[in-house]
Amino acid sequence: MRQPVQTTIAERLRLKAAELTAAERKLMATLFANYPMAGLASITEFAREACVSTPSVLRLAKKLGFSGFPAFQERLRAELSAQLQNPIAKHDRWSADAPDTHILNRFATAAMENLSGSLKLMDHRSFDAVVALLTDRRRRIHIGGGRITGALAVYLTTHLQMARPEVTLVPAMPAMWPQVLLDIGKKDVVVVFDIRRYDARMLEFAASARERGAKLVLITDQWISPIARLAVHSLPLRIEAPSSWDSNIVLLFMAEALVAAIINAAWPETQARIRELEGLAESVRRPR
Amino acid sequence: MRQPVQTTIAERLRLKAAELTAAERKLMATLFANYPMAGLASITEFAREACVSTPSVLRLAKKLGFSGFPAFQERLRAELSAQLQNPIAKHDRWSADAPDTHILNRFATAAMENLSGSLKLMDHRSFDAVVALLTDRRRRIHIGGGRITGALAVYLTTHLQMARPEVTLVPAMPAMWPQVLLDIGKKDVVVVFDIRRYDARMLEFAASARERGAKLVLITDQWISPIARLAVHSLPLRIEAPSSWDSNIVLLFMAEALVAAIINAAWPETQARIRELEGLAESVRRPR
DNA sequence: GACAATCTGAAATTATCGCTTCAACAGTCT
DNA sequence: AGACTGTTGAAGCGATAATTTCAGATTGTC
Repeated sequence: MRQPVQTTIAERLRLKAAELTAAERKLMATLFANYPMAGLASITEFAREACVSTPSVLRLAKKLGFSGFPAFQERLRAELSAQLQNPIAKHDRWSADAPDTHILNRFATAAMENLSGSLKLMDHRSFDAVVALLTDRRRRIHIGGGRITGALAVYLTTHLQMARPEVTLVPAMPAMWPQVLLDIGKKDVVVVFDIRRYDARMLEFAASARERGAKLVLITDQWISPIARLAVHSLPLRIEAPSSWDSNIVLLFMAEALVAAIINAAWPETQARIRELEGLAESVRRPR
Repeated sequence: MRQPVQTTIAERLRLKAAELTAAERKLMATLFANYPMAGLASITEFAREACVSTPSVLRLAKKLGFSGFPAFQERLRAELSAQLQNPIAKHDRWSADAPDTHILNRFATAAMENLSGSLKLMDHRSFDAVVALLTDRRRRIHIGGGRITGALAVYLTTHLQMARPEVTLVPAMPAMWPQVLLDIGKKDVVVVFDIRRYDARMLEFAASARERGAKLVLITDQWISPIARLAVHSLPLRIEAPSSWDSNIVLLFMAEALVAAIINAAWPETQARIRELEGLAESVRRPR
């Protein structure tokens, strides 16, 4: 591991301020006026900005202990990067006393990284647009997934059915798709899960649905399924895991976040529906 | 002063995301992973970081409307500069520019807390014991879940079936349980998902399985299902969410971690099995 | 005012970057 | 099968950036 404490360029400059020449102080002032951006342009621009020559910049960099201007600049970038990088969950010891190499901890780290990476990758307006689409009660919704993602499709369907009517699961068997497609039209929204290795048959299904006028929403991985070309909205997520398979945790996260947002978006109706559902559950259970 | 409203590079990228090529998407992901610092190095470094060639970087820059890489980079610097000058440093933790109150960010925070809370709560030796139990090939495994957790049971079953033989899903319908119980004996392990509100019928099923000599493994929430009294191992997890329902993300995490650990524990056999599976998948797919 | 010490930038040199070309490749459509 | 369209990176060629050199400018000292 690298030395944890390393002085920033700003600190070093202030420390050496006394022994700087006139041209170097000009550079310092310019840099501080717009720290550290001023130093991230080319050496030529930085020199011109401070009204000095390029060799003066170079001498300053060397005075600060760098091998050359690129080294100086790289340090500036590293500083800024560290500053911008959110100290996301400084994984303060996951599992109580298991070693860091325990699979639980390795998986937890991967899950965290996938989650934060996905959120950076994603456009929250796409998310909002998808929520609006799925909240619209004039639309019917069909949800489908592949071999692995099928369980997620089931999960999303189950939850969405609690929130609103007209939600159906696209059966896992391609043999049944023609009948499903028969009832898909302009008013329908088809939500598809597709992660690598992308399912060729799912692509065909998506194309057919699209042809019949349905709107496609795609939930996929960071490498993006080819279905994206047909979809009105794509939500790419990171799914890397320290195992032979990818991790679908973030897909589930997305499913749950969608459901929560949809429920929020139409609370009064949803609340009424949930009440009714509870009542029905009771009356089914009671008489056994 | 320049036009105040100008699309950022991040926005432009998201807008064009659908029409990007694979190499370009790699670049996009790399840039977003460390935005915008990743793009401020030289074109060569940026390309290497994303594992693509320099011409691909150039093509992306041109696709976004820039005359070349330096122009692209200058815009990045300008954006960053503007952002840094802004006193309200937008260090938005999660989604690039969504507010903290956006459901995505609230959900992400909850998921992170659930995950780290679960790991602190859990005894990793229980986890290891469960892994050992499920790795033992002399045992048959049955996996069951309730109305909500059923999808997770399906997921775990699907994955575990790839790792080892003799894994079956307990059907969701209680009517079918007698037949399932008939074949459960001392050699069997029954894995049950049960979160609040705990399923009374699932408890009965678990009790019957226990009576017949099966070992019970319970995956439950922090308030712990009554089935825990019957189980040899219980894995309690945190499932709170900022919504009307609980979040099952951590349950999925546990399922994936279990599968990964089981695969690790018996790698040679598992590898052979996976190879065989791949072969079969091929031969089923080919003749369509 | 001469001298030494230091500083500075123009110009030359070198290294690296950014860009173009082109052949290989993959996927698609006849 | 084979032509076609679109994507990709290796190779090479300017262009620009980074560095070095050195002569002139500046400053301080005697």
